[in-house]
Amino acid sequence: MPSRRATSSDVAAAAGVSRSAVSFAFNNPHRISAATRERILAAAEELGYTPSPLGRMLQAGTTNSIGVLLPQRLARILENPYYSRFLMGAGQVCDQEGYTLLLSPPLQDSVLKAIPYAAVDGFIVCGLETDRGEVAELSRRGIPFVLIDSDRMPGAPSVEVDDRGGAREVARYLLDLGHRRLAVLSMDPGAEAPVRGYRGPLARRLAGIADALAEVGLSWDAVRLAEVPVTRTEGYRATRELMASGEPPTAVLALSDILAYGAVDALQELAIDVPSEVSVTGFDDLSESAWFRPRLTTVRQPIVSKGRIAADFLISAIRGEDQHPHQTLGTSLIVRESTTKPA
Amino acid sequence: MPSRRATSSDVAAAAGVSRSAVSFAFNNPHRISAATRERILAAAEELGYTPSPLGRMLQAGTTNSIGVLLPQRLARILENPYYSRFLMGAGQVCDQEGYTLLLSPPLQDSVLKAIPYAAVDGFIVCGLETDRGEVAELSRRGIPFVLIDSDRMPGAPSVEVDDRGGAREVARYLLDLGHRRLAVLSMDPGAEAPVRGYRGPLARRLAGIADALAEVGLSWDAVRLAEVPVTRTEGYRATRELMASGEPPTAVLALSDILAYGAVDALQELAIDVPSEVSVTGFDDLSESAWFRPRLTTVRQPIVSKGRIAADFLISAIRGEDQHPHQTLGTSLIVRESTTKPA
DNA sequence: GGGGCTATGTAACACGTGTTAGTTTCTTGC
DNA sequence: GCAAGAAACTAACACGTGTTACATAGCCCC
Repeated sequence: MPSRRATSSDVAAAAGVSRSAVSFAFNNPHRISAATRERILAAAEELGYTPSPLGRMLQAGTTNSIGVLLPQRLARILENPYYSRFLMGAGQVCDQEGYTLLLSPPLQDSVLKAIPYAAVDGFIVCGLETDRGEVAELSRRGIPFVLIDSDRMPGAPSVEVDDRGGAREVARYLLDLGHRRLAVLSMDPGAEAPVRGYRGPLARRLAGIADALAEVGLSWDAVRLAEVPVTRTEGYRATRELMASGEPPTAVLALSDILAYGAVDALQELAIDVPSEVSVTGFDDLSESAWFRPRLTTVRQPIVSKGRIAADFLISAIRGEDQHPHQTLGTSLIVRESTTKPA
Repeated sequence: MPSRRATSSDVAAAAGVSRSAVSFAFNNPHRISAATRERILAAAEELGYTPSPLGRMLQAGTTNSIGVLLPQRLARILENPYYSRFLMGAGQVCDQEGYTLLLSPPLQDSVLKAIPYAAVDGFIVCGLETDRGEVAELSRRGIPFVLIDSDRMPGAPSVEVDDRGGAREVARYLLDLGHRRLAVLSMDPGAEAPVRGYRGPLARRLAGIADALAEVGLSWDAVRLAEVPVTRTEGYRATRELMASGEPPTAVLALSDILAYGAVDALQELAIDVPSEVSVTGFDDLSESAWFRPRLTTVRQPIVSKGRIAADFLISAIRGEDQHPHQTLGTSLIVRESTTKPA
């Protein structure tokens, strides 16, 4: 094994030709005689030479890979089925177009710092607050990007979901069933929420719930809000606490299916029947939710489509075809078996 | 927005200094006076300059990212919770060491072709048959790599799981319960299996089942084998077929938890009770399996650890610290509620 | 036999960076 | 006042590739 990787100059020297000839042998076979081509390939084989991806990319000006700027560390992202689905959608497009997918977590807790360390043709930016400088940085630098799960922003392509409408619909559904003591299981908004307020999808979903409450003449005082990290265990823990204190809710409205699973776990352990004693709803409609028992009533958002459309937009932007498209995807309430009228 | 991205030469010209000064302003602040540094940074800000990752990587000789060579297209990989878990383990190490993660699917159906298109410091190679040239190509080229879910191979670091022992144990468990009509739900071995035979984990698991059968004096004729793609729906479909034809099995031994879920779905739909009428076992012990109803009896393999150890080995190899370590991880039979004696 | 064309190969440039060796200027100590 | 040294900055190289412009040889046809 050579200590230094072989380069095209080494091959050229070994085959007794110029470096250009080596490049032609690999990329433009007709520009060179068959005999010397054979000789060059033999020398390359001998030396274990393969063109360096970096050199090629630098020269070509394209990396054939798209980056996903993630708001959290990889370990946390990959344990969340929501992101698996989303990446699957983006992956479909990558498969089709021959792109590779770079997962780029924050560097030193900063999404901003991660940007200049990723060799990609463009970014899908997930769950970023649009006023925090990252977006300005990206557009200032002239790199194609698409926003996901952020707030809509002129001048930047984005794919949004009608979170507010979806949340309004499910809240209204529970209220119309007659529920009046609601608990909302919300994903943890992060450390900066107290000073900066809610942002993005979370803000929109909470606003949707407020809409529904207002429509039936109730205020936020009617609901109890628990904010927890998006894991099944945290949903379980929070629900146990909710049921133990004060007057327990008759319905748990979770803003994520994962949290809803945890809520049902807790209720079953407490021997509280779902839905006859307490109703539970989710948000996302992960594929598992249809198999879950009881089958979960939830708000479907087209996660895979979101990933697919985001990647499509990005590739269009990379090719310079289209500029700044926006798309808002609809949601739909999927009523299954985890909800009913209060006792 | 400038048509061409600003380069360090542009900044140098704008600030009236040399290109080296620009580099120092960003990387070695003390090598330059505070005044000119300010001037350079101002010019950079004005022009929207950020150092090109490719240039930096080429010069530094390191990309700070590790590649995962995948055996299937991204869309199929990311719909499989097994890979989510595995990537989570690798992601933990990446988070810790500041690496980024590149998902590299086959290019034109060839894992081999994908290699020279990935700008990474090393590869984790998943589920590759070791005699197919890809491994030779990698070691010939001198790129660090670690094998996962392959056959053990001298001269190449790898992380393996005792698939054979795990499969033997669960098969033996079912046989000892008294089951004699077994159905094995196996993952699809791919188009080349008929000519090349089984490989890697699948081959080892089937061998483990054969071990168990031999121990109690039975042969492969006692089991029915169904090979299906690893999705819940395919597991469901295959089980419906199994139960409809000939004399139905009293136990379904799935080689993947996903397939086991599908099997239970099918049995429940047929109003066949699990486990009193038919027992079902899985393989992997995904986190959902503990929440599944009935709680799934399965073989636990430490998927997350596998990912973590693979990434650790790879990073060691990249740093040149350690060479060719092997690790074989143990499995354990987790007996839950989806199995019992035959009626 | 000479002009025009093709085949073959090479030198030079471009991509964008970090860093080493070297030059100039300014400060310091005696 | 001058040698020695530090500070500030620059020219040149290295990383590894693809490609354009150019040189040389061989061939065909009139």
